[in-house]
Amino acid sequence: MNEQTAPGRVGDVRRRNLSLVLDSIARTGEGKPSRAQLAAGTGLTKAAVSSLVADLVESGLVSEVGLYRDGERGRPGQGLELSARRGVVGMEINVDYLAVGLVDLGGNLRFHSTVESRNRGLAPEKVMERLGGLADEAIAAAAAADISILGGGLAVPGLVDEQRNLVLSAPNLHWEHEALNPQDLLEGAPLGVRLSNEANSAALGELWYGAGRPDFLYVSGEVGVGGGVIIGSELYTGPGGSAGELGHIVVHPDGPACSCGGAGCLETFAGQEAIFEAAGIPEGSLGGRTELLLAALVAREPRATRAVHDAGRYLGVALASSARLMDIEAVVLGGHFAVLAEWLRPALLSSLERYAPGLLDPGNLTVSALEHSGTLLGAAGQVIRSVIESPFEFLLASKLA
Amino acid sequence: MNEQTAPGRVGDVRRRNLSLVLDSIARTGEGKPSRAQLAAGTGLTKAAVSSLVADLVESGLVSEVGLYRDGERGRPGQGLELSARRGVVGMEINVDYLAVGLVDLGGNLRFHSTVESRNRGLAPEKVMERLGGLADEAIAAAAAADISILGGGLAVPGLVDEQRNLVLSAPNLHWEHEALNPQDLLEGAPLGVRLSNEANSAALGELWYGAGRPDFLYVSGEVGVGGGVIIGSELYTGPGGSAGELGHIVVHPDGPACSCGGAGCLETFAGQEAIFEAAGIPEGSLGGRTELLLAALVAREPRATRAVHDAGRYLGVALASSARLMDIEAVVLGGHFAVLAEWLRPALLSSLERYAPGLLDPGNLTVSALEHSGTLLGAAGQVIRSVIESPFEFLLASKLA
DNA sequence: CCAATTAGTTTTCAATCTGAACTATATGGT
DNA sequence: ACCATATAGTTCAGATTGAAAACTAATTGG
Repeated sequence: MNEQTAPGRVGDVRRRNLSLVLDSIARTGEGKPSRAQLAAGTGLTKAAVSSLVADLVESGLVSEVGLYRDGERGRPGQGLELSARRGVVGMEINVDYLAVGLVDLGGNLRFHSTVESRNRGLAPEKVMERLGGLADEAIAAAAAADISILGGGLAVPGLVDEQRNLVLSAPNLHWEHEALNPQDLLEGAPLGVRLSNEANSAALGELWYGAGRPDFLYVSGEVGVGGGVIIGSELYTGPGGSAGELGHIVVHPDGPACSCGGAGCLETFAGQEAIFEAAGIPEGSLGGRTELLLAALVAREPRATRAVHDAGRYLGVALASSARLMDIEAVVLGGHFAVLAEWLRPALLSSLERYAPGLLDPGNLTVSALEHSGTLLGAAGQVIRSVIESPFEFLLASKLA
Repeated sequence: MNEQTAPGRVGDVRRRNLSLVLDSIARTGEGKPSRAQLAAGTGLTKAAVSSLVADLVESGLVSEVGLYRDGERGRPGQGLELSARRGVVGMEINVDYLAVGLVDLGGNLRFHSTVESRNRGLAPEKVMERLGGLADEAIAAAAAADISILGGGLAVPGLVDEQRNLVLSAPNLHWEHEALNPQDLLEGAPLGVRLSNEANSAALGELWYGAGRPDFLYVSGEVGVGGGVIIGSELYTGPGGSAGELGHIVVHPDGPACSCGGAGCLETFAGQEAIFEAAGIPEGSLGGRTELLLAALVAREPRATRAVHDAGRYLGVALASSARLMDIEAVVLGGHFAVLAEWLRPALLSSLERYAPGLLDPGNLTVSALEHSGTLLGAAGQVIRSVIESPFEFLLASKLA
């Protein structure tokens, strides 16, 4: 059963209220709320908010940004915002590229760099070395902008063990049980570097900085078909950490064998490789094949059109089943599916209408708002959220230093 | 986003610790822990536990049950348990029967009564009238055993709006948007009567009183194929409240049309009606048809065997997809599937092995431990859990009275 | 019958919120 | 220019509550 063994202590109240206030400041976005507005918004008294904000400002998480005036009478308030001078580095290893970004506490992408890199089959050490070079760019950018780096997030296309910094399995990189040392990428960052799954991070990126809803399914069409399940504004990873494997939902019981050992999986119909093959696109680089496919679609070539149509149809089957099982009411398409959305969407919608009529409003089937930076924002965002959710621990650490 | 707007007040600490202590007493089951053991188990001090227990005993939720001795030296402790003199009435409306049960706070079924009743198509008022008669039996049983009734839970086979006491849709009863007045069944019960879905209640029953695990999928094979999703020891109902609709997962994209408007749904292969029809069992009462089917299976009649085999196969497809999407690692079969488990299981397991090899340990595919009382225990349990989770509100109410 | 041991209570203290009174700083009308 | 009004933010007393430690209570074994 539920192990909620932690007893409530008097000090927990402050832990919670620090988080509540910080979270309110984060949510207000461009609003830059005053202490009085926070008191009204949270239900705390002005006295309590003042005391809490004092701690947050002292720690450097929150800054006062001049006076706030409303044209009304009365003393103007001090605007408050998450400090733009604290940042987190988001990093991504994918099959064909590496990327880093610098995200400040307010969620603004202050620096961004991507390089092509054929990482499939490369040794993790080699990849980490290349990534280290990129990370150094982000560190330099932070120094130039006077941003102090609190930590980092590293997203990889595979199943990870976050606690032990292990990539348990990343089939598209040909990695299996590899130990990474992401901490080395950002030496001295007080919060370290957090490893995460790429599709999950992209889903979290959408939640916090993109098409965020409390409940949705993010579908990532990279080399594999992945997914991220957001329930109640939180990522659901399941007891074993591998929830959201949309690519291996069975969409046809008599379908072909899949690399996962199963059969009839969505990935065998809607994975990048499957689409390229069905469309008759010859082998080559990912970018090249994508361009060929798009050109074929624009030219309305029947084979390409049919390939994407089929992918959309089976994606519809998988989404219909998902919506039934999890009562999913919104879907965000990312990666390859975002690129192909224009051609994919009609088949997908008619498939949804056939298999789960009326269940999913077409208006709730959207395309990622963040494009390529979603994964970076999500990877960094996890560290930012961890501070917002438990600022007390951060305050303690910064008091000791 | 997440509306956690409630500020932490000093008094919240006590709210939480009251629940923590009460929950510890509930979990220990037959253990009847002493205050000292609770202090050790919760991490609270003995002083705090004493004070908390005093409130709980005063309210009548907890009783002291004589001295507890260990054969060791030292002063013996006072054993504590959830009061056996407070109870909740669990009630169930299903297609072919009505049932009530009296459950004490410790989760013991103290009284139980079921009557056959062809409720399909009957007016809700009529059904509620019949159920009222049964409820009166439970009330009388409670009076005889000196149990005071705190509230009740009513489970129905359909989608409900718990807040407004509405059955939004119960296709197998032919009910659509019916207003029920479950409160009338137990007049004067301080916590009222809570409406819930039958499959969800059965899942909760398994969680609290049966094959409980923090994460599992309960599959209910009643007239329809339903399900209950338990995540982190809590029922997941989704944003619209209809999660767990396993019966309408698409298991074959070219399958027959389903009553839900979709096609290829699991229910068209594994619903009671579908199995009876495929097995060639003539129309008749549910009990009669079930007996005929079982007899045919025992006699190894090919048509019946094949029907159940197919149901198992497609149930395997649905579970494989569910396990992929939600990382489900345990499944509990209930209702019809529990009855047929012996014949269903082999096909189900081989199907799982084909579509999601290695994902679900066969040992984690179990049959309901509670049989017919699972739904009643779950329906009543929801009220009991609500008290365990927020005893403070209950204390307040009982102080006023 | 007393030492040892364990259960439970009482007392003192610190943390932290609320509420009310207070100070600070602005606007607008006269 | 000045004051009434309004809003922001701070200070301080009061209440709630758990931690820590000292204390009382009840039991066993020698």
